[in-house]
Amino acid sequence: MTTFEKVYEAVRLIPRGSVATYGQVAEALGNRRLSRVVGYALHVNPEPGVIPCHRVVRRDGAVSPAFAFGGANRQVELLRQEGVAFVDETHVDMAHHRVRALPLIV
DNA sequence: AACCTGACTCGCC
DNA sequence: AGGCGAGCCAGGT
Repeated sequence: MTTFEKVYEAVRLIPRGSVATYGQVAEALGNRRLSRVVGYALHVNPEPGVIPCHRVVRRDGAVSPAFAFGGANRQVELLRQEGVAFVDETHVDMAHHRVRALPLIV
């Protein structure tokens, strides 16, 4: 399984109504330094409808400025539909919606 | 085939 | 406390 496939696998496991940071996804792959690669993986192959990439945000809760589904605005909208709260227009309330732990992808 | 870059993050000045 | 460089992978030039 390639690194990218692992990324998609991990992101798919993020429960509805929760968000994970790039770093958390990277940890699920066994190497937290892959955080940058995680972002790139989602960038090039979002697999629309299958991978909930809108549930992946930065460590500080900020949504991606380069979100591919119609802007960061669209990402915020999708999250709100799942019941995710925001501290401001672009920052997710990490204290309440960040996943506690992500399973390790082998 | 080597080099550059990109939805990131953390540790050291 | 804020800025800078390093580490990781894949694809395009």
